Amino acid sequence: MPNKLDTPDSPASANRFERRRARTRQALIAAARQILAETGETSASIQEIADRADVGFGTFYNHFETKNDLFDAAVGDTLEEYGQLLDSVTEGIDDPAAVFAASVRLTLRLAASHPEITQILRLRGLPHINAPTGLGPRALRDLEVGKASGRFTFEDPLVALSAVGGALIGLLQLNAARDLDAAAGEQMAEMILRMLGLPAGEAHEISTRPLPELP
Amino acid sequence: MPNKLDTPDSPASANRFERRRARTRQALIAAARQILAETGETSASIQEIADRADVGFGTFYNHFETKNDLFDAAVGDTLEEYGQLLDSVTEGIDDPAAVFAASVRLTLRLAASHPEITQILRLRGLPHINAPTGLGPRALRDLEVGKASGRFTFEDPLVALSAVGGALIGLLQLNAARDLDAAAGEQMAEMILRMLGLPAGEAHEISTRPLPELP
DNA sequence: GTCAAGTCTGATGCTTCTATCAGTTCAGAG
DNA sequence: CTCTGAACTGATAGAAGCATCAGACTTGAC
Repeated sequence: MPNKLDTPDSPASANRFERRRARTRQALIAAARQILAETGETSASIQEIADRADVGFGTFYNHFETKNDLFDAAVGDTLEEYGQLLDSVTEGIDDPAAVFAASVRLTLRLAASHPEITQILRLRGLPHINAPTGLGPRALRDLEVGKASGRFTFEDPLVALSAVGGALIGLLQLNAARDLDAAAGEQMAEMILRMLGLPAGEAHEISTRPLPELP
Repeated sequence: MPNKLDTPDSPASANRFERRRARTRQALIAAARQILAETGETSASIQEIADRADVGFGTFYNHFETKNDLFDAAVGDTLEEYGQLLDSVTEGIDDPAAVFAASVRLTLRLAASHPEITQILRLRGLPHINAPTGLGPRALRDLEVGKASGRFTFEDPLVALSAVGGALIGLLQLNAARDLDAAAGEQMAEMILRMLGLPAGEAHEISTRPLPELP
């Protein structure tokens, strides 16, 4: 067991060894993200992945045991970045309804500014909504807060989460087929708020508020 | 060009040659459907596909040029069957809102009775919603009818279609993680009707009506 | 400067998949 | 019955990908 396959990134590693290792790992993940966003496939050869990462073939095995491990890491990395982008913009918003509306509209914007993220979100995002880590739990909490305060109306929060997440990914799917404008994001936000139980007028107002810029 | 790779199935072929050919083709498609539903992957070897179809290895190439062609045909075949199942139950319903509610609830039922169909719908269905053939256009027409009659409220029917389709697939996704009961189907139907602009009370009533049996 | 530990590298043997093709079987026509 | 064309079959050669490993390189400690 000559290497440390299982060690996660140490963010600010003290020594240069670990930093080099982390850089190499990130190069591999970045290559996998590219391939995933461009082709939607995970069947690229390890040789091609290594080439894209500008790394020797054998190096792959210093970091991942199988190609699936790498692609899993790439998806996780992407969704983590997506979550942090949303968080950075919505953290100041108290009303859960406004958070959902802003998140939906921002995601559509992201499709233009960060196509790689939204491609991967569209292609691989759904299965992660119900995962115990990632964005799902955060959205679930917002749904429960909104339900407790009487703002949202539904029985099972998990079903509501699936509906919201599925609709969002449906929007990205449509956007991939025909480029959508901001109005489509507003419409989707409004529909989602109505779905969660808000009155139509309120749903419309919240969905057309000025939207903060992404960082 | 010794064979007729491009010939679609002739439903009631006059001669036995064509019937045999159609049977073999269906056996290959059925094998691909199995594999797709079981593993979600399209990476099975042609040898394994041929084995499952109980057909010689070389026979594969009499019917498809590439493995992708076969899996495309398998997905198309599955979604066609799904559409016909829904049609057979909802064709007597006039109100588009009731059609959507019934379709959603029936789809969740299908997950128990026809797991293969719903697995493939969950894994590969989304990209087909916006396709020019298949279920999408039918649902789109219902949305436009409902909008014209003032029953539904939204701007762009395509965005509405993406929202409905995405939410439905989100429901299947959740169902794959934890088995859902019929109440979840009712909740999702109700949320979708609210999303389309129906008043909450009406959405609830329509979503809890008795549901016809599947054939 | 030298040494030890860890990382990077690509050539190599091995396995697996693919696509082809010549021969066999099957169905209908004469 | 025989003949013709089409579909079926599986052995085979060629291509491609995978996992390994021994050597080279990098870093930090002494």
